[in-house]
Amino acid sequence: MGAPPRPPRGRRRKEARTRRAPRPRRRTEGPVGPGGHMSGGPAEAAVRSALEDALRRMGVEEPDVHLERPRDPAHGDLATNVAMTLASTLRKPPQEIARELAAELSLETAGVERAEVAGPGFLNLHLRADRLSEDLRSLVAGDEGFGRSEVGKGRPVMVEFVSANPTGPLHLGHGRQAALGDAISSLLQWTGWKVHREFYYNDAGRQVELLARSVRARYLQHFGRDVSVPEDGYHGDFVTEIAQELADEKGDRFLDDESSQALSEMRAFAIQRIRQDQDRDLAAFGVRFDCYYLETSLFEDGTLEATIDGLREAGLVYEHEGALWLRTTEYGDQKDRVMVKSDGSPTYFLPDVAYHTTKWERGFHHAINVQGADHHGTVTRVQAGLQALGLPEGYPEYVLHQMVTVERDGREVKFSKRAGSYTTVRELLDEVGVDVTRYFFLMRKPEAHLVFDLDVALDQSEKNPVYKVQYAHARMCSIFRKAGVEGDEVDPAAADLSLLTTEAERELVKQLLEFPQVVETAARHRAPHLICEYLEHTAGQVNSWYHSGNPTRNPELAVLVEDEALRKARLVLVRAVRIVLRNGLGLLGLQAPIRMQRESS
RNA sequence: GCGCCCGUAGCUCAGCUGGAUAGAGCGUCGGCCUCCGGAGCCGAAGGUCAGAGGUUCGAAUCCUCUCGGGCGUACCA
Repeated sequence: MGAPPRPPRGRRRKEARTRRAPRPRRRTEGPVGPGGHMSGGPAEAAVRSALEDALRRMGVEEPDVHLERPRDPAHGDLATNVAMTLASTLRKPPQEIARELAAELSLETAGVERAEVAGPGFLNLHLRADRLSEDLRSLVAGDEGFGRSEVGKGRPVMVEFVSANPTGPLHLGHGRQAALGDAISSLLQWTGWKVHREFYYNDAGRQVELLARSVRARYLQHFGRDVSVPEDGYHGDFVTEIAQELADEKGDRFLDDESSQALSEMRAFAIQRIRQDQDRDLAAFGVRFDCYYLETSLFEDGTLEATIDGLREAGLVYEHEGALWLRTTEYGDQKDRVMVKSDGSPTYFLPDVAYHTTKWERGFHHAINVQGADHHGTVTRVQAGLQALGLPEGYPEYVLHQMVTVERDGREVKFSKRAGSYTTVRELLDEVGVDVTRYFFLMRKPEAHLVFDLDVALDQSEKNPVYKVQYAHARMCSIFRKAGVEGDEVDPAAADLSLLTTEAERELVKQLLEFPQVVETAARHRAPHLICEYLEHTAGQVNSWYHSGNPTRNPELAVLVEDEALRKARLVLVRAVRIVLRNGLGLLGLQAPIRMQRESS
C-alpha cells in the first residue's frame, strides 16, 4: 500500500501552524499557572513589602522576593535567598548583598525583631512576637474560610473524572479517580475557581454492545439454553445478576427474539442497572457530579457530524482503505488516527474529540481530565484533534494517575467476587470505610503507583494516618469539653496571645499559618497529597504538643493549667488547631469527628 | 523499536522557584507510661537520592546518556 493521500499543499501549510515534537504537559502549567505570589499571612506580607522597599532603595528595579519558612527554628521565622539570586545581576557576593539588605531593611515596618545573615547568603528574619499573635487572631477570624483564596478569580473550570464505562462495577482505578477528581475540584474551589464536576459515559460503541451480548448469553443460560458468553465479553458475576433481574422483570420475552430491537432493550436495561450500581457507590463515596454527559447524545444532537465537518474544513481529513483518518501527526501524534472505521462506525476517538469541543463551547476554557495512566496514549491524539479545530494547544489538561494495588501481609490481594478480575470500590468501602479509602487514594501523588496497605488501613490506632489526623482534631474538641467551653466561643481578643512562648507553641502557630499556602500550592499542582502530608505533619506536631503537657510530668505545659490567662491563650491555640484540621479534612471530603469511637474487635 | 511515568532509609513515601545538616510514618533498638482520650510518649541507629557526565556560587531537583520497573504504542475503550 502506498502512503495515504495528502491534502493540498497550500491548505495544509496554512493549517499546520504548529509542528513541534510532543511535549509533556507538566501539571504545573495549568489554569493557575506557575508564578504569581502565594499569599501568606499579614506578617509575611509586611515582611515581603518591607524587603521589596529595601531592595528598591538598593537599586533593584523589580524585586522578586522568595520567602520560606526554614526547617531549623534557629534560622528564624522566615528566610529569603534573594541576596543569592541577585548576586549575578548586582555583581556582588551574596553575603555582602544580604548584609546591605539587612541594614537597609526597616525592622519596624517589617515587624521583624532581628535579621541575620547566614550561610551562603540567606537573610534570616525573626518576627516580633506580636506579629505572630496578630496572624493567629486573623486565622481564628477566618474560621471556616481560613485557607481560601481568590487566585482563580471566579473563572470556570471543568474537572472530568471517573468517566467509567457503564459496563461493570467501579474498580480501584475509578476509586482513585473519584477521590482525586473530587479533591482537585475542592482545591480549585478553595482557590477561587468556579468548578464544574462532570462524568462522561461511554454508553455507545463496542463495549456496551459486548455487555449486551454477555447479558443475553446469561439470560439464555438462565432459561437453560446452551450458549456461552462471548470470548471478549464480560464474565463477572454482575452480568449474571443483571440477567437474573432481567428475567425476573421481563420474563422470557427475549427468549426467542434475536432482533436488534430486543438486544438494544437488553442493552438499555443493563446500562441502567450498572449506572444505578455505580451511582450508589459514588454516593457512598461522597462524590457528586454536576453533570453526567452521555456519549450517545453526541450522536443524537449532531455534534459528531459537526466535528467531522470542522475537521474536514481544517483540511486534515483523508480516506484510506475505506476508513476516515485524521492527520493527527500534524500536531505531534506518532501516527494518524482513524475516526470512522471502514464499516462506517466511529472509533471512540471521534466522540472523544467531539465531547471536548462541547466543553469549550459550554464556556469551560479551562478543563482538567483525571484519568488512569493506562489511557495516556489518548492524550496527544485528542489534543491534536482539538487543535485541528482551533482550540489551544494543551487543551484539555490531564492529570494521569498510576495504578492501584491492594496488599495485605505484604502481598497483593484481589478479593473481587462480583467483577471477575478486579477489586471493586464497593468491596474496599465495605472493608475499610469511606474516610480511610478516600485518604489512602489521595495520600500519594497521582503519578506514583499506589499501594493500598490493608493492614494499615484497618488499623484504628494513630499508626493509621487518617486516624492520626482525626484523633488530633477529636482531642482538641475533647479539651473544650473538659474545659467546659464552646470552642467556637473562645475569643482571641480576650486572650493575651503573647503568653504562647514555648518553642512548640510558636512552631505550631507557624505551622497552622502555613495552611493557606499549602492549599494554593496543592491546587496549582493538582496535588491533593500535599494536603495529606501537611495534615499528618500538623497532627504530629499537635499530638506532640498535647502530650508534652502530661499532667503527672509536666502539668505546667498542659492546656488546662491553673493560670487563667495562660489557659485562655492556649485555648485559642486549640481553637486554631481545630479550625485548620477541620478545614483540611473537609477539603479532602473527610469527617472531622468531635470524638473518636473505636470499633471493638 | 518509539513514547509517557517512576527509581530517595529495611518497607511505604514526602521533598514548594535549584538553597543551609535530604525528611516523615512503619519496622528495628533503648528508655518511659494507672495519661486533658484508649495500641500512648521520648530518644537512637539507619542514605553513594539507581549509575555516569554536564550546567551552576550551590543539584535529589535542570540537561544528556546508561541501567532497572510500570504503562502505552489497534479500523478496542
